[in-house]
Amino acid sequence: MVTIRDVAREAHVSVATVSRVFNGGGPVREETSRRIRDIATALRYVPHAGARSLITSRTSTIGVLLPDLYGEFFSEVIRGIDIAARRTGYHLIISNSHHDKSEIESAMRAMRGRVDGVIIMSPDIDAQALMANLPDAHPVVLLNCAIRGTAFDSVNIDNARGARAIVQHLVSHGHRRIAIITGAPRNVDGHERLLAYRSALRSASIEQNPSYEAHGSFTEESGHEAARLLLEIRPRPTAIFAANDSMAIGALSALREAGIGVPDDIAVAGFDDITIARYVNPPLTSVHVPIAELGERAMAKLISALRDKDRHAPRQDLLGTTLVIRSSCGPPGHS
Amino acid sequence: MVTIRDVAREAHVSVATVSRVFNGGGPVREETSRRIRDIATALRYVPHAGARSLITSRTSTIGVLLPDLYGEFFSEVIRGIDIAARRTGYHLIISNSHHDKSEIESAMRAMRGRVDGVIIMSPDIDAQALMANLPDAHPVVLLNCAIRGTAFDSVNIDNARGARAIVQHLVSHGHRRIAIITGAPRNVDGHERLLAYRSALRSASIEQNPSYEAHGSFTEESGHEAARLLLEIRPRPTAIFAANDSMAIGALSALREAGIGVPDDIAVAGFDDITIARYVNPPLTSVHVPIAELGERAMAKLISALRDKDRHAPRQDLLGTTLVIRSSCGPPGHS
DNA sequence: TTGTAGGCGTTATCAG
DNA sequence: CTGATAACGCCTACAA
Repeated sequence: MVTIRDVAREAHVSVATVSRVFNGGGPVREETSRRIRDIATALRYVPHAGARSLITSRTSTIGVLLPDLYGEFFSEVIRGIDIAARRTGYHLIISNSHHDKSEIESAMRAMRGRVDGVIIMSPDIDAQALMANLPDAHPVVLLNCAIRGTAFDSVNIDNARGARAIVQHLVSHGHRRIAIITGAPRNVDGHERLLAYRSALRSASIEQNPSYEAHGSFTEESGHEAARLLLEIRPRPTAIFAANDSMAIGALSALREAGIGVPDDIAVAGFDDITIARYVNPPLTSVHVPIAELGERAMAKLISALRDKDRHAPRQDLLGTTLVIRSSCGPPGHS
Repeated sequence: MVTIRDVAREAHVSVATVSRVFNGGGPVREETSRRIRDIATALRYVPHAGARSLITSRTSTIGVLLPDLYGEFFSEVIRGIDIAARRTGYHLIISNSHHDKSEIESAMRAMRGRVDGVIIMSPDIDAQALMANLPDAHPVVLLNCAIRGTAFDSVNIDNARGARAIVQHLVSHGHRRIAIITGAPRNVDGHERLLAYRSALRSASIEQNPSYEAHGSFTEESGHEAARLLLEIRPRPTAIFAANDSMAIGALSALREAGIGVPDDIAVAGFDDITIARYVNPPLTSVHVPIAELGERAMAKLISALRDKDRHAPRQDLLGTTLVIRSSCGPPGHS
C-alpha cells in the first residue's frame, strides 16, 4: 500500500507538505504542489480514510438505517439520499431491516466511528416512545418516523392532506359509501392516511361504517384480499381508497376477477403514484409523493446539521403531495 | 469519546487486556474478562473502526458500485446483498450511478481504505473492455456485468435459457409472427435476451422480420411506445415478447388503448417476474428471476474470496430462471 | 495471566 | 514556505 511517506520521499519533501497539498492546509509553493500532485496520481496514492478519521474525527460518511423495505419506495429514497450525498462528497453506509429499538441501537453502535451522522427511517408507530432517547453520538435526521414535535430534525410526507384530497375527490363524484384498505397496522403513513380518511368522511357528513375499513399491509396481495372481503359487505361500497398504489393494484385485479367494472361499478384510488400507476387498467388515480425528494431533503438537513455542529435548530419538514387524477375514479370533471 | 484507555482505567487493567477481550486474542481470566465486558457496555464503549483498520488493514466493510437503477430490480439486489452482509457481520457502502470506466475507477479509488472488497454492477455492454484491467486493490465480484470468461468472480442471470423458454412457449401456442421489445441498447441482459430470441426463432424455422424488433429501454413508457409502433407493422405480429416486465406492462396499456385483446388478438410476455406481474390485466406470463439471490450470491462469493485471500479460484455463476405461465399468452395447455 | 511499548497513516502544532 | 514531531485509538509481539 502506498502511503503519504512514499509520496513525500518521491517528491523530496516532508509528509507535512504532502498533507498540506491534499487538505488545502497551509501555504505551499505552486510548483511544489504540482509536483506532489503529479507524483501522487502516478503512484495512485489515496489517503487512508481510517487514519485520517482517527485524527480529524470525521469520516465523510453518513449512515442510513432502514426498515425492511421493498420495491419502488426503497430505491427511490436511497436514490434521493445518494444524489445529495454525492453532491457534497459524502459516502453512504446503509443498513437494512431495523424494526425495534434494540436493533436500531445496536446498528447505531456498530456505526460509531464510521459515520458522521445518521438518517433513520423507522415508520413503525410503536418506535415513537422507544426512539425518544436516541444516543446522541452523532447528528440524526428522522425520515418518515412516527416521532413528532421533538428536538430532532425530521422529514415526513403530508399524508393528511393527500388522503383528504382523495376522499374529497371521491365525494365530489357522488360517492358516499367509501371504503379504505389500510396500510400495515403500525405504520405511520398508513395510520395517518386512515385518520385523514375518517376525518374527511366526517367533514363530508358521511356516516362511517367500520366494516368499510379493510386491513392491508401495503402489498399487492393484501390489497387483493382486502378488496375481496370488501365485496362481501352489504351495502357494498362504491369506492375503495387503498392506502398505497400496490394495494390499489391488487384491489383492481380482485375486482376484475369478480367481474366488477372500474370505475363504473366501483371507483378505486391509490396513494404514492408509483411509476406503474398510469399503466394499469384503468390508469390509477392517486396521490403523488416525491419519494426521492424525501431522501434528498433528509440528507440535506443532515449535512447542514453537520456543518453548523452546535448552533443548529432542528426543524420538522412536511413534504407536500399532489392529487393525480386518472380514470380509476371516473373522469375528472364529473360529479 | 470513550476509548479503550477509559475502559482499561476503569477496570484497573492495561489496554492490552481490554483489547484481548474484544478480539479473543490471548488468554484472559474469566472474571477479568467479564468485568471488562461489563464496564465496556456501561461506558458504551465501541472500538474506533478507523483506528482498528489502521493496524489490521481490514474494515469489515464492502463497497457496492451500482449504475443508475430504478425500481424493483435495484432494491431486490441490495436486499440480497444486505442479507448476506449482516449474516457475516459486514457493513455496506453503496455508491450509485456509475456508468463508464472513469466513474467506476474514481469510485473505487474513493473507497480505498474504506472497504475490504467491492461488488460492481455495470450492465453496460461497452464496459466490457473498459473494465478488463480493474485496479486490483481489493477483491472484486462482478454482478450482472458484460465481462465473461475472465479471471474475475461473477454472477449473472441465465438470460439465454429464459428468453428461449418464452419464445418456445409462444411458438407452442401457434405464434409465428413474434415481435420483441428490446431492453436498453447497451445493456447486457437486454442484449442477451435479444440474441436468444433470434436464436430461438431460428431454431423454430421462423423467418425473422427485422421490423419486429422494437427498441425499448426497460421503462414502462418505452414499452408503451414500442408496442404502439409494433401495431403499425403489417403483417401485424401476433405476439410480443418484452425484454422485461415493466415494458410488458407498458405494452399492455398500449394494446388496451388500441382496443386490442390480450391474449386473444396479441399475446404478451415479459421477463423478470416482478411482484406486480401477476396483478396486471391480464396476469403476465414471464420469466422468474431470483433477483435477491443474485445479490446474496455475489456477496457470498466476495466473502469467501476475502477469507481465502490468495488461494481462491474465481468462478462465473449463472443463475437459473423459471418460466411462469399466467394468462397473457393464453392458457398453458393450448397449442 | 497480564503489562509495556512500538507502530499503523494522517493531520496539526510549532519551529525554522 | 517547509520540516520535525506529537498525537489520534488500537493491536500485537515481547516481557514479566
